Amino acid sequence: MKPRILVVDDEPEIIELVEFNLKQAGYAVTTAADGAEALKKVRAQKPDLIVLDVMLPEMDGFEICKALRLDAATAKVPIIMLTAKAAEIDRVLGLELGADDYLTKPFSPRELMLRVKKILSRSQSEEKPKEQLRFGDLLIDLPRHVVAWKNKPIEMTATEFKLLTILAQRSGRVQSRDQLLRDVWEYDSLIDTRTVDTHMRRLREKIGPAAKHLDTVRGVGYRFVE
Amino acid sequence: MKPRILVVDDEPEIIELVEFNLKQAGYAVTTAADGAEALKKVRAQKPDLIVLDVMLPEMDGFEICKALRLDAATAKVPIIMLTAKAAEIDRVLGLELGADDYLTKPFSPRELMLRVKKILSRSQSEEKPKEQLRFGDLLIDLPRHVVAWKNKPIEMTATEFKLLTILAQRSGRVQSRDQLLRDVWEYDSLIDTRTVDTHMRRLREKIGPAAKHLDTVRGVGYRFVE
DNA sequence: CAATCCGGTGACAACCATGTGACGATTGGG
DNA sequence: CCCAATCGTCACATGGTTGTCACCGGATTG
Repeated sequence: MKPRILVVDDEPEIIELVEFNLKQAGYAVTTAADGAEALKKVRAQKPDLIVLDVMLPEMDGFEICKALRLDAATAKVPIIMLTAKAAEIDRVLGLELGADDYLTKPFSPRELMLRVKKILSRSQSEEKPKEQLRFGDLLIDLPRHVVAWKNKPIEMTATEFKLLTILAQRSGRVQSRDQLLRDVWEYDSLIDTRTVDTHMRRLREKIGPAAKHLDTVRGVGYRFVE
Repeated sequence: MKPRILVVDDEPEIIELVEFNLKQAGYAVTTAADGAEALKKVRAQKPDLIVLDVMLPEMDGFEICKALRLDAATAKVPIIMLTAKAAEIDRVLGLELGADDYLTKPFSPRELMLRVKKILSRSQSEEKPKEQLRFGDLLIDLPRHVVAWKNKPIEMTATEFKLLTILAQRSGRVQSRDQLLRDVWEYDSLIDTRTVDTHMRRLREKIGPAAKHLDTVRGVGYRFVE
């Protein structure tokens, strides 16, 4: 199930930018232009995360934040604040408001996506993902950032490691090049999909015999087979 | 049985927010507004954890902490300190006071909840963190704040010591620069991540041959290897 | 069977991450 | 009040990493 994200801002351009990027990344996005609408939608849709601009007409971000925190049904929803002034940071993160993170405008979509991902993974990780993946003689150790074949470590770059990990975690399921671009490269969709091929090649080269786990599904994408 | 938590602060808003969040999380919460009241309630209710503001009228947090530690009946209750100044941290965590953790204001409720959870799980499972770490000829003594190579002490600054300690305690696991910033520099995310590199360099210089334990994982972070 | 599509491959230039030395700013002690 | 220590930042060098492209052979399609 896609995580739901509510974006609250009164500037259409910002809404558009943020919404576009979030949807690209596979989130379900709804938007609100003012405080009243925001509160209503929060209660109706129970989003997993709220991106909240501080500067809003009538009820500002601070008030919305406070209101959300005081209602048991919404008190725990993580909030990322958008603020124009660095000076407001203390207030934002402070006890008074209790936002979970913040961004000062102007911000890059890249930064926002990183925070979103961080916050969501934090709150959703009730069940934590496996730390080690083992497929026969192939071992992938995530926290140690090590891949080994028959107990012999295989050197690889950060990108290759990530690519292999993503595929292995979804073992059996075919991943399209676009999917892989989104998950490994995180949103820089400016990148050519053929780049994935090149990385697959380099990955196969490095892991040698373990390359048998990496399947090409012609016309669709790649797949990790056990 | 719900864990009992005593919150000591003189600011009603802070009390309100902290109490609200803790109750949300399923703890039994009582509050106190000054030192005398706090001491009385500690003895009466034997809480499992105390959240204690440093800034209080009359008897401040430091004194309360000291008083609690001097009474055998209350000496072992874990304490989380709330402090406005980062400069007070050393005193708070030091032998003089022996708080179990601290937060600098402003902080997010989420942050507080994480610490509370951590402390409680630690004290309930009786599991103490190691006081000494040994890796071959390298010795790290936490309470004495000493690092030695082949029994010869190595001088280093507080930051370097903390950096080394954090890495060594998570030996094998790669720590990203951001992770290290959070854990070594504590929520001062204003700091450039490249600063970590500089400290790693100085640390490597000082520990000389032991630097072989410090791995760079390109594109990811640093790692301590045994 | 020919035209087309698709993925593998090698080369390469741009980029990026890291190590390193230096420089102010700050702090705490003498 | 000054000095030394420590810290965060910066600029620079360098070598690894990355994205792209052109080309090729095999698969697919009609």
